[in-house]
Amino acid sequence: MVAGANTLAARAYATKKLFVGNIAWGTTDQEVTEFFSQYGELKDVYFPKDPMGRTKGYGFIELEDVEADKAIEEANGREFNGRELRVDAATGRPEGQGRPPRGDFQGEFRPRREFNRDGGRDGGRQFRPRREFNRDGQNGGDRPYRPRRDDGGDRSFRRRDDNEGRE
DNA sequence: CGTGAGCGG
Repeated sequence: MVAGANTLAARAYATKKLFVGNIAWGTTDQEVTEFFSQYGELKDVYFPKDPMGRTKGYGFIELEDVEADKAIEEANGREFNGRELRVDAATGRPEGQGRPPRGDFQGEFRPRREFNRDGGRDGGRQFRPRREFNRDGQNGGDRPYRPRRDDGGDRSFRRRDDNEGRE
């Protein structure tokens, strides 16, 4: 198992796809890859990520069927980073065992980018520069800063002079 | 997501 003998010929072997679940949140795909690398060379490794960057808690690996079977028997139910791993044969996509990696959808069209119909393109939160924060009274556009000309200084003038309705 | 059932690109 020295590198060089089977570099790109790994696809020629029969592989089995595994579903790895119940992964701890702090676990990265790197750690899971290193963990399953002890069973054999991982032909395919993929772990979805959350918006935070953490793994979703499950992932997919692919290695040779004998190694995959050994990995299932040994790694399934084993504690990994404080969490019990769940290793099982992947069931979800019919691509199953011994399939070439990504880049081939076999007729299934898939949009390259998901635009969320809520905001537009920035992750669900649209940037809206509404003008409502003119704290200094400068013309922000919403209020043109109207100075009260009949309340400020003029009121004290009219007040001491004559005000019949006052008190 | 101070979170935790599940099966992706």
